[in-house]
Amino acid sequence: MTERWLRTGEVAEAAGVNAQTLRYYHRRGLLEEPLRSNGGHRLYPPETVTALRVIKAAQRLGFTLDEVADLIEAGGHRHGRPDSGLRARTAAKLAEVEQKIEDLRAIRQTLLQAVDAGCDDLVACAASPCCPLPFAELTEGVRHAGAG
Amino acid sequence: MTERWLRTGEVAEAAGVNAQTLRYYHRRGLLEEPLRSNGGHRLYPPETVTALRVIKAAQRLGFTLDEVADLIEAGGHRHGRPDSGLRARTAAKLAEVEQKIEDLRAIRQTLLQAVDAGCDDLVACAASPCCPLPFAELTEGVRHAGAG
DNA sequence: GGTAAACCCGTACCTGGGTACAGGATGCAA
DNA sequence: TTGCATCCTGTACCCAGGTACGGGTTTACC
Repeated sequence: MTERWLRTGEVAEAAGVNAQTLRYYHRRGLLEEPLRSNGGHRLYPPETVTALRVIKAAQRLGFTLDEVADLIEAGGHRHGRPDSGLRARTAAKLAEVEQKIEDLRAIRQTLLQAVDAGCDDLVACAASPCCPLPFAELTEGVRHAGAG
Repeated sequence: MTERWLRTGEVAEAAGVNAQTLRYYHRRGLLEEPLRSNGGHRLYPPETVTALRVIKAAQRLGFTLDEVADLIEAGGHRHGRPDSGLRARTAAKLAEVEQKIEDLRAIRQTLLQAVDAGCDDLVACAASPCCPLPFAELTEGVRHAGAG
């Protein structure tokens, strides 16, 4: 297998990311530092493109970069152990996503009610007991949601 | 009506926000600068607490602070016009929230499939054509979603 | 060997929504 | 009048996930 080394710009292009992002991922521990040319330029094996696609796929599924680093780390040195922990982490993320969906559905309901009620003045709404908008403190509940 | 002026700390406490947040909202144009004492301390009318609750309620519904400033602005000087634009903005936000829910549901589906398929190794998955994880570039579509 | 593109590094900046800190002035009660 | 809580200002920092800039090499091709 002839290995055709790729330069930073080629890897970035092939994976659809900014070249600076590669450096950033090295700093974050998501990608190993590759070989260097005599002049100090990075030379990547083609697998790096796959690695970047894996990172991006995980990110699209809602994993933070720290979590992605963790997934990679766990997958990396499992030395024949049958369970990398990926299944458990995926299940946990699934629960997280479902919670977020629930939070957004509650928000959706409230917005729908506001539209139905024809709310047209926040100050008046805040003073009116029949306005559906939740002006009171929510000490519990939908806290970390935020749709924007 | 005797007006009982409130100090920064009292307003913050009553509205459940940090005192620094008040200054931040002044800077962002969400709250008018209030009167000052001779010594320069801010003196708020009690309505400010309501204003803060309105801001927080809008934020919980997914409006950004810029959007909240806009809503307030629009509501403020409508000079008898029948439509403040609040209804339209609420409907727009509703559509945005619904889109986010859809994006998260797609993510949820993918995570479910990954759990069902028993994916346990990202590198192997990326190489396997039968893995449900979307490693390919998504040039269109779920772009601004991200569940984390 | 010349030249332009690509690369190197360190560092600063961006968004969004705040929070913290330092050093000095005020407010209020005893 | 003393003492302490609270307030003032400007500025820096936090999170995540990058992106941009500037000045200086290196590579690649003619």
